[in-house]
Amino acid sequence: MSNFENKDLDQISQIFKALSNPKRLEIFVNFVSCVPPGTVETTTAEQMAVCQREISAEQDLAPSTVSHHIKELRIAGLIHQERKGKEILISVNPAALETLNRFTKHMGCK
Amino acid sequence: MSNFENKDLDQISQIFKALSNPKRLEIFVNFVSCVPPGTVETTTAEQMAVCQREISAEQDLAPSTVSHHIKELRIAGLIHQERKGKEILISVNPAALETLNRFTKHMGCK
DNA sequence: GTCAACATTCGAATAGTTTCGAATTCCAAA
DNA sequence: TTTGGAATTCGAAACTATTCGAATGTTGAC
Repeated sequence: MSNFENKDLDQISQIFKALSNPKRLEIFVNFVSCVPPGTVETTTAEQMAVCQREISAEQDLAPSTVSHHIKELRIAGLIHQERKGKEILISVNPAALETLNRFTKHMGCK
Repeated sequence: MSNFENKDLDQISQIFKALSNPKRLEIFVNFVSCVPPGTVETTTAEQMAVCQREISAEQDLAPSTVSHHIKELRIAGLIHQERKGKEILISVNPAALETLNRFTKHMGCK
């Protein structure tokens, strides 16, 4: 028997689903790597303004596809997205990372 | 830019895909929870003989579906499976857990 | 108010996943 | 060597994901 409730597993599997697509994973990793190490909790969206057209070019995907992937990350609770004028500001959700971390720890990793 | 190579991301996204289905995640978590904490590296398959019919009953899935899910976990490198006579012995692959752990750490979790 | 530049939604094509039951395979015990 | 209990493979149905281009929405600048 596990220490995890079914609802926990559902949430975790949603996070995994969001990161199970290589392109989407890369987009997410690039967001996270904008944040100075160890400062996810204190990093505001302003520090992660993002031009989706750049992602689109880097990843060789249509803009509409990038938009879709970013929406999936948002629905899974991994990022928060807000508009500030022309720019779209993205912040990584520390709670989701914490969930991921708890799971990994529970799997016996140190 | 990320510290991860594309091939790393591909492997990680494969692991995430394997764990992105709630039933499959639960099956995997139950395997892991058979292992005493902190002993994944030294736990042999013999300690995790598994009756797939039991999983089948617990999870309310057809035996063929359980078989399929276990195969997916194997293809993603999360478990190793070997036959010993009548029983199927399952061991969790510590390398895959380590990969997961490295990723989580890289995401800024402590 | 119109325009240009971007993001988003929509609809459709294609590909992949989940699940099942039936047929098959595998193993050990009779 | 046949039989029975177990896992696997196969084929099919229903569903979900990925991707695109076209249409639409949003914003600041002119």
